[in-house]
Amino acid sequence: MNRGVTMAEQRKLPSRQENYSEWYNQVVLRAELADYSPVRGCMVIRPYGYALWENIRDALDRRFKATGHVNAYFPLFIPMSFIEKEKEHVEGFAPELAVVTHGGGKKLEEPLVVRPTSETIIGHMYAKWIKSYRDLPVLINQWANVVRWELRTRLFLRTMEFLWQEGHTAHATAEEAEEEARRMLDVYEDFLQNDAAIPVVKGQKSNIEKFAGALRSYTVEAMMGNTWALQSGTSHNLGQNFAKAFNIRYLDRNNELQYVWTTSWGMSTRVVGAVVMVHGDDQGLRLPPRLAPIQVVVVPIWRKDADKSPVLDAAYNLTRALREAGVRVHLDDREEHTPGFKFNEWELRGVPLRVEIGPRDVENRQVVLARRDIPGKAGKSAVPMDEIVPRVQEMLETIQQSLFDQAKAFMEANTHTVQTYEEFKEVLATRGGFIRVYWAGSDEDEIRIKEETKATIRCYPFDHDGSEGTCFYTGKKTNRVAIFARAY
RNA sequence: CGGGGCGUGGCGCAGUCCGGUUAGCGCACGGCGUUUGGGACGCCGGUGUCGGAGGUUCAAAUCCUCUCGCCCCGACCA
Repeated sequence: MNRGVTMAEQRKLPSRQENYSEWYNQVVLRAELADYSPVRGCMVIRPYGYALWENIRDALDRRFKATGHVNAYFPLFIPMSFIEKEKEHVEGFAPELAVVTHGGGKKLEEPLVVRPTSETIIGHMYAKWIKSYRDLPVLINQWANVVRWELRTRLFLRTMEFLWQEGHTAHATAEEAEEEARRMLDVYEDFLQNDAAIPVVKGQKSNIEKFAGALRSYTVEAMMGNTWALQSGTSHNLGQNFAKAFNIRYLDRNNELQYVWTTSWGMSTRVVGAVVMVHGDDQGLRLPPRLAPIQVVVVPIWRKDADKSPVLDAAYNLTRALREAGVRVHLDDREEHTPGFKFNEWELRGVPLRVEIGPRDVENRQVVLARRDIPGKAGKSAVPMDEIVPRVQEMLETIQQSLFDQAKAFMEANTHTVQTYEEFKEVLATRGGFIRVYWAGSDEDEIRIKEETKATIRCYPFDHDGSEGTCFYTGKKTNRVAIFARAY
């Protein structure tokens, strides 16, 4: 079948240029981040992918704790009637609910919904717990799985079950709730930019795109390698909608009964997909050092038997020194694969830095460092053995920054401004990317644009200076700016 | 739910049109040996209810009927 095709060619990934979604699937599967499950639309997160998720989770959790939040856990099953209490919320979620109708061999009196999100059950509990202004604010987060009956699924980006965190807070005033919603959006931005090396556009969701039941939704939007947008985290100011639906009230200082103001905010395993798509190249994954399960892989090389043990000893000592310095390091001493094979494999799996050590290096008391973010010889450098720990640490920081800079440059290069709808369609069809426009259109206009071009409003960006311009679609004067893009 | 495609060892496929030996190839996997600075090689070995059910036939992966599952494209979405 494959006669005349070399081994290296057979094992190559499809290029991103050629077939972006096939590239994505192959990277996720072959890097062993995840695998398909026997149930359509679900996925298995494999140890390597889960280790990445654990690092994401820990980085976020640290930030949540630092901003005064505590973790708790609410149940998976929610009474059907709860979902129905908030009008917009039901309408938004009804089509994608998984419902349990039977238990213990009997039909249930009231069907149970498998949570698609937990506003309702948490609202119910808050109504019980909150009595006085002294009980506020309530700042709770939970790490959980949720289920949404999706029709078209993609590994990490959209699966029927996914892992996430959902923060749910209750406040005495509208101002405090707004402040909280914005603060958590900043936390997401900080995490994405500093740990995931993913630049984002921060802004508010349009009425069409906002969360079902929210007053306002905020979002951090990232640009994937094919210039599509991915909503990578959201934060909602829920106003008093859920407080009214679940009767969450407190007595204020004047002994008057008031509804609380609530927020919710979430980030999911979807960001794993974002990391893959933002940083990946035709060799595979490129993981930012702060999130990489393995930051450094050591590959020993020898030719003659006599070289084997000096090389392995040096590799072992090196590995131990790095581990003791707190570097997540792996020694690949498998004998059934050649160094070349290992180079390719660890590149596919996105390890940021590789240390090569062979007889020549042992003799010269040095090692070779190879950076994942700079392909081939250009990314290689020799480092004296006794400087290895500081040089590796420094190099990891450099790589972290370099990945961010590359992603940022890419996002900027693919962000366009247009004045007219004709121009909009033209840019979208030929170059894609984020399209920044003055916008005074209606909900109906937004839907029509989506139907005609598949582009949606990703957000009204916060970075707009407020100056006035002409809406590209309606021709009206406005000081609102919107970013449109194709999105996952 | 509408349109298109596919089910053959773990994975990717050939064989199906035109029925006929023991169903074949690559990869992966196991053993032994030689190898190892960018995807090593040799020898040996294991692996199949040909998606399922029924039918036609001396004979079915191949023909017929029914059925199940999956993938891709269109209406919803962290």
